Amino acid sequence: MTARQDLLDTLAQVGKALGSGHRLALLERLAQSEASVESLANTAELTVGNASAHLQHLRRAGLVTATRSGKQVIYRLTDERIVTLMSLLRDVAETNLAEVERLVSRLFDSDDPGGTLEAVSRDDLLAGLREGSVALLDVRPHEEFQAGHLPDAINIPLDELETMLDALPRDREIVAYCRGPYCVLSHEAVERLRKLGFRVRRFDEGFPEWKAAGLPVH
Amino acid sequence: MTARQDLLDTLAQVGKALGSGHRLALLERLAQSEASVESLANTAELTVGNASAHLQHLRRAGLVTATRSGKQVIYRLTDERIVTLMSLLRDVAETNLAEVERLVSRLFDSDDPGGTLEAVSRDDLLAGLREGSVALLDVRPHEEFQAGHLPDAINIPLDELETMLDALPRDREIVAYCRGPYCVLSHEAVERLRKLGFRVRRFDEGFPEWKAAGLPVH
DNA sequence: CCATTATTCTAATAACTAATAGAATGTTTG
DNA sequence: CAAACATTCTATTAGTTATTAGAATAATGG
Repeated sequence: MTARQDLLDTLAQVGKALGSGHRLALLERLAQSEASVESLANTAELTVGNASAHLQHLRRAGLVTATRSGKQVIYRLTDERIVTLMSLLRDVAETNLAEVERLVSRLFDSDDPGGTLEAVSRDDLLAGLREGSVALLDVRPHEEFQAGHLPDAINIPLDELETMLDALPRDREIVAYCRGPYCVLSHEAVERLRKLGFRVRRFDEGFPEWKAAGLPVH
Repeated sequence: MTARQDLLDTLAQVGKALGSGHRLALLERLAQSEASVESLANTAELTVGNASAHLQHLRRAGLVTATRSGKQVIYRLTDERIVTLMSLLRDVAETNLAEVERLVSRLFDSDDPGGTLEAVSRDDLLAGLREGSVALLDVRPHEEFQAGHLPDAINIPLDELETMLDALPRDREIVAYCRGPYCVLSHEAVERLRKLGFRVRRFDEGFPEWKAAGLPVH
């Protein structure tokens, strides 16, 4: 019955691929949009060689695919379920590991100004959008926004925020989102916009989760 | 921004825990029912010491919990979502790794006698049960059956099969199930019962998936 | 409270994985 | 076709993980 063990070992390859913070960072970046090795290496703060090695690892596990485009090699997630897999991983970790809670609160530190307590759920966001009572703000870099975003979202990357205030409504509530539940960009945006008198909260998920849920994207 | 990396590393702990065939075997066994270290070591074909070490690993990742009961320490899955997590892992591996297909066909070899092609889906099974046209056969060991099984299933472990034929109907189709999609017990049962003239197919999932789907168990 | 049984811990070894620097490969552009 | 660029490969090193055997701990039953 070694065939069975071989099978489990092969499944374990996929688990192993998820078993490195650097690889999860790469996957999280790829959940926003496809990207070249160099660009992936930058966001994950790895050397190009090292990033390449990790990407090979992910490729062997069937989580990403690569195609060459000119000088560059473009990596992408093989399918949407990989986002679901990561969400579930996060979910299980959140409920079963006290440490995660501690780390999340360190990530979103201070006394929760614009924080988790007041985050908007997907259902609430959908309701707000339906009745036109909220404006959506995407604070990711232009590149990621262009690769896909929630319908009718305005894109103002965090570092352009203060120069683009005119684009934001003052008569409606703003909901800011970015890469996912642990992305700090939207958090930061909420904090800064509040100080400027805007009514704003953050979405408790991000673009990849929205898309994986089968909701419309542009 | 090291807090973020710490967080990803902690999530990676959970991935790492899934990154070993032996640990997946332990989890698969635990998906049937809680069990002692020795019994787990036996089904996974590990030394007790080694099994214990792997179980510690799973515990640190929050996937299992342990309680002492007399001389024994009983391990169990922390929650049902872990079954879902494993299913998704399998799912992703199946669609993205050609190798898995190769291994599955090696596991269920021969020219598919009573095999995958003819396996019954969950929906079909539910329909058959509703209209009373199928009888359910659980071929797992008594211990696992007693810890939980599909409603109205008859339990005949594989090694008692030939001695218990009277308990099986000849006027209805029999659907055999066991531990999960890669469990060979039901496959073997189908093969043997067919030779004896029974009308029988296998369920393409197992008890843990049924339970995780929120369907009734006894 | 000693013997028995079940599990965990410890130390040692073997096997595997991650990271780095630098060479090699493949693609485009002048 | 040479130069520039992006990526992968190779070899080396350091660090981590798996396994085993055996000692230590914990609970039970005489």
